Amino acid sequence: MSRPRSEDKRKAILEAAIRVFTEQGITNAPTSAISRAAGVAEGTLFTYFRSKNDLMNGLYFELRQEFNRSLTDFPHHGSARTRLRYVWDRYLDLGKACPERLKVLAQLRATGKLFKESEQPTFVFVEVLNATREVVRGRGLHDAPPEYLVLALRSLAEITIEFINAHPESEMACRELGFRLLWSGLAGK
Amino acid sequence: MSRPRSEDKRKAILEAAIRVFTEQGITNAPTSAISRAAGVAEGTLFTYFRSKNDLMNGLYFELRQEFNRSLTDFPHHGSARTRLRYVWDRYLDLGKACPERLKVLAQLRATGKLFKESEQPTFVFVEVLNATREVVRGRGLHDAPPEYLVLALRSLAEITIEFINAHPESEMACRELGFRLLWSGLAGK
Amino acid sequence: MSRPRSEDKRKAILEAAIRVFTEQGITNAPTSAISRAAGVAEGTLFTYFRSKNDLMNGLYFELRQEFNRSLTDFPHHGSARTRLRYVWDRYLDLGKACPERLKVLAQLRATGKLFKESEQPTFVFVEVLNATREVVRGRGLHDAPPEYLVLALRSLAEITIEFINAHPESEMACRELGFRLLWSGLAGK
Amino acid sequence: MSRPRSEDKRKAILEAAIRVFTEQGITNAPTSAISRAAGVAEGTLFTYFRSKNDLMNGLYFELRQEFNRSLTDFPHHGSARTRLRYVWDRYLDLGKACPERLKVLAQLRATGKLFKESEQPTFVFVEVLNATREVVRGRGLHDAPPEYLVLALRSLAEITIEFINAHPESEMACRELGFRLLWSGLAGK
DNA sequence: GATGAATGAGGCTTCATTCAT
DNA sequence: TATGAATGAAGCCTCATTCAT
Repeated sequence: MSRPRSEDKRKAILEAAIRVFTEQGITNAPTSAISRAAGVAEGTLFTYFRSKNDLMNGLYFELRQEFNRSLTDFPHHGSARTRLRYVWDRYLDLGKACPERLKVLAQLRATGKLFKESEQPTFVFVEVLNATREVVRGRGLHDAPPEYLVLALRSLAEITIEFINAHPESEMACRELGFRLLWSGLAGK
Repeated sequence: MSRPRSEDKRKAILEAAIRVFTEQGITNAPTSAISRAAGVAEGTLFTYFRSKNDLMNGLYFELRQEFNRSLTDFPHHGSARTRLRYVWDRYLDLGKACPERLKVLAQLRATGKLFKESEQPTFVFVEVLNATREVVRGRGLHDAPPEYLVLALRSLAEITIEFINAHPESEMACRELGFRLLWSGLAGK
Repeated sequence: MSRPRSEDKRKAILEAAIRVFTEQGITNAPTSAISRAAGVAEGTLFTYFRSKNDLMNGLYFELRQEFNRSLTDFPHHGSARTRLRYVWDRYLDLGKACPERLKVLAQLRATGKLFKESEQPTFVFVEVLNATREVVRGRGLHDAPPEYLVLALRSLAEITIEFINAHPESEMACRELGFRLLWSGLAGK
Repeated sequence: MSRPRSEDKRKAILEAAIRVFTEQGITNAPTSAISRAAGVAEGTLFTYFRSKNDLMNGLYFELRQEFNRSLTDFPHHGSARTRLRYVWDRYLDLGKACPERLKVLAQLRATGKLFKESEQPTFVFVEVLNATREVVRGRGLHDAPPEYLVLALRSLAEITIEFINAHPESEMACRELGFRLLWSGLAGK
């Protein structure tokens, strides 16, 4: 009941979960497949995570942190546009580098089984929200809810990633177009 | 000569599936829960749908048809903007009237278990694609893939619905803002 | 509740049962497959036979009768050997002409679900028993149970048929050899 | 490191299967009845055998091995007759000692669901075939297929066992008579 | 009588989780 | 702590039989 021994094993399980969840879908993925993919015994998984649901939440937390960690040089003092563009670009970069991770993140959100505490707003979220607020206020768009625009950013980024992965030749076009959607809608006329 | 297969019962099963899928998630929903909710015996479900997967596809088909049917007065001769706006508004109307139906539609798409044939492009899809193409060509945006913009429309509509249902007071603002995102990105300044 | 109408339909069901039982094995064969093969509705089968088990017994009865009917010119006044040989040859003829029928007969016997009354000794059985008794007594083989020899005849005939159907070129050889097994064992020095 | 898979439990399941298969017939026997009879949980059966079909094949294999093992003092250097008689006697011994085992073996063969690999000819089979060939050649019975005679031996043994178990008082007589059938047919004048 | 939809009891199998080793 | 066998509750689906038409 003390802290589990090996941090490596924990990571291995989480990585395996990503793979297996991607291939089979979260609800179809047996914990046994995950432990096998991680190279540990079936029971071991449960010494690191009390239940499958716990594993899901742990993974959610980890993936979000990871994303946040990839934003190390966030331009805190740039303009709102600069900051949003920064997030947008990092999001797409990540989606190109490891699409499964974002897919799993989306899947996890879709299960509706995340703990309230797992849903704490992250650093990115807060920053995007702030930037959006700034713009919205600056323009006197009093009734445009910034929270809605955060949602929009995320969903646009997600489909952009999806589309780019399916049609890599369109990467540049979509990257620009997507951001234009967001920005001109926001700041637009 | 014998009891005819009842269209009512089929409908009852489909409606029950919508409810149960919404509450428990497609993969978590036992067929037994669906038949119970539909008020029929467990076996009966399988005289109307050969398998759970078949039911899923049948439901997908039905829901898409239903959406198409709600577009009866589509402004075939309106401008591209008019036509897109029409689709946008009907989409949101539907999302307001029956959010579960659209949720299930999205879930169904996410399972990755739909038959190829179920995925035939629908009337709406084709119309949105056409309108988008028109605009894109008209502006000389040669590398903006219309298919991408169709995806964008759908995902924007989906989050807009979600947000509106959570914050009904923002309906008007979001309805406009969402469409502005789409349109100014598309036709952008 | 009166006598079922169509003797044709009854026959059709029985013939269908033979086909389906042969292809799928008795216990694997759904009654629905039988009715389909017979060209009647699922329920109809049950107006001709109270249950699947009833059908099995009815079929058993029918097949045995049929075999008996094929022995019209039984040489009542021939020697024991002549009579046994006659039965042996007719048995093999039948096995060649319609192996499925005999296979099903064997399968039916193997289920252990035949009614006592269905097991009444048939004409053939009685005749073979008589012939065997004659020989046995004539030779003073006091402790050779004729009933055992009847069993032997049947099982030898069955494997002979099986073998001949798999190796048609050996028909003559096996037909003779098989009977020799039986006869020399019986009458043999 | 963990509880090792218990050979005892495997045996218990196989023995239970023999019992249940004998009582209910293979296709009628629920795996749940087998696990209950074996004193294990329903799921446990499937850690020892992947499926019911696997269990059937495992059982087939085991029973054949068992029979082979009972032939330890096979008279390799005896005459063909001696060797055949040896197999015949052991076969009957086994049928007397544990008739269910042979019944199940026959049932198993009849299902038509055995894997190709399970059907490898066994030691007994090969020996019987060899002995038969010797005799056949020695007598110039060029067209008597030895394979047919192997079938004959088996089927004669099976009915002999059946008869003996029903009429124990005839054991000696049938044992001799059965072998005489076989042998005089084979070598017979 | 004929039809085939309706029924619901099982059957086989999977899987999260526990527990002996 | 790590292992993987053991557990048993479901899950999906089949099928003999009944019953409304």
